[in-house]
Amino acid sequence: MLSSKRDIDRGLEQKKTIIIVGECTVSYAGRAASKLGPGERIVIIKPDGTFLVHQPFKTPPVNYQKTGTVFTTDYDGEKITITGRNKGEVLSVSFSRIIALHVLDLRDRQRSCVVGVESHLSDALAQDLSVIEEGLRPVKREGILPKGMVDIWAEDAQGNTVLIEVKRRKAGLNAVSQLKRYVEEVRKRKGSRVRGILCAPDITAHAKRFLEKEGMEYKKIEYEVGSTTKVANSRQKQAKLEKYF
Amino acid sequence: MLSSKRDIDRGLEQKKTIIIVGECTVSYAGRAASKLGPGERIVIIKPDGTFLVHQPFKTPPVNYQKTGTVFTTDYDGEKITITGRNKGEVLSVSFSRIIALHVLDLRDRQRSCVVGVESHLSDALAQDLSVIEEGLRPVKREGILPKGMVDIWAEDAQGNTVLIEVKRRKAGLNAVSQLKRYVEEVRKRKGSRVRGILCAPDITAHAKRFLEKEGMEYKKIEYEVGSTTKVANSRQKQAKLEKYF
DNA sequence: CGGGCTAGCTGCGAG
DNA sequence: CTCGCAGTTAGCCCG
Repeated sequence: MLSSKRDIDRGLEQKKTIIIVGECTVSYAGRAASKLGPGERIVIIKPDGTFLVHQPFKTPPVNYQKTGTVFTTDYDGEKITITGRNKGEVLSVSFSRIIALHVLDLRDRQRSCVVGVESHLSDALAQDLSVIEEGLRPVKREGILPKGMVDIWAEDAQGNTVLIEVKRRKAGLNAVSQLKRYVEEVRKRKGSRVRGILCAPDITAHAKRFLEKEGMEYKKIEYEVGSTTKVANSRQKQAKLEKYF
Repeated sequence: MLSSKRDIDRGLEQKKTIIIVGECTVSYAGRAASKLGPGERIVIIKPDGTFLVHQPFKTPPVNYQKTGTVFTTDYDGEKITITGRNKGEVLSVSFSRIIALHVLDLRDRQRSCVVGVESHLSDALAQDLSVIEEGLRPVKREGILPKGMVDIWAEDAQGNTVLIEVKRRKAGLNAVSQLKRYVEEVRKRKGSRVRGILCAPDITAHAKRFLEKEGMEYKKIEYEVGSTTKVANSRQKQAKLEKYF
């Protein structure tokens, strides 16, 4: 155990990536507080001060601390305790037995390149608003209001302001509330008629009812991830976008 | 490499916890799609079919798959590729070099016990609504509406319906929109006056303005995590809750 | 910095 | 199953 502690200390000092597998208890106090009794877990400490405790099930770590954590260690003759402190939050892991320990110098300069996120869909739509409605023309992207930011700010053939909220997946009540906030805000500022259009691949029944009751509109937008960008002709029944891969 | 693949296959078959550290590329396709060039990372496969890829920085995994992933492996003479499939989503990790490999049988039956989450705060408030306002009495918890569920449904001294939304941290526009939805819904159903009170330790300026413009109220609720439950006297200027530890 | 928002959000709980 | 929502949400980007 003592040599393990030395290895951990060295790894912390040299900002290495540390992986510890072992039996431990965990305690956390900060925005909330938690206790976890003894069990075998995987602990990861990253050079940037990320602190993760993984149980052998579930996707998220059972406990964690974000980038910037400052570590101290202690050995009482029986247990090695690693304590991480970060902006008033404390996470402590006490190992009674260590199964595996790695102090590594991992090299990784790559950044994940993701496609198919909302901004891409929003970009593709802004590129050709006729998918939503014929005669629609863009005024600005990301109209910033005190009450948030509209995805697309446009104008219809009649000169009405049209605020468009884009969702990449099924829209719920929250999406409608968001759009409603923007529409009401702009209605108050402009005297003219202000329309709100919610674009999403789907919408829940409650959200649809709420939307229509508030005088706003839903436009189904289907899209695919994995092929070239292609905006379907707006005369087609189904608005469809194919996105970059 | 071949023996590593055999170890991995055995671990997958026997539903062990597998930790692989090595140089790899990652590709994902599903709800979105992503590519990650070569670098040294930590991969964790859990017995429940959780699949995690951690770069040596940041809190969340760069790629992941949830519980229930089905794995296949391949070795082309150079690289070991592990592919996880889960509900139409595919995550593939190709190792060109393995730095460390562990196939473990981790025993952990413990569940984290967390205190200080919203439901606790909501419970404590429902216990003594006088913290919010004198004469307030509970009607029901978690009033379920087509447009969501109110945290606390109460009645004030004058017999008005009072809907209370509780937030454990600073409330923003979204919290106000939520409460507004509930209040408008209930106003439509009941003829009587319906009040909305947002309880939170803090509120943003925009949210406060929005809230008051909509005829709703803000009540500052301070609470602590870590001591015994104690509800301060409502005559005190500051409503304060101390929560279980 | 705070404020508002997306996320391959995840996970939970209610209907 | 779907829907709505909390989360120690985290991370991003804008003012």
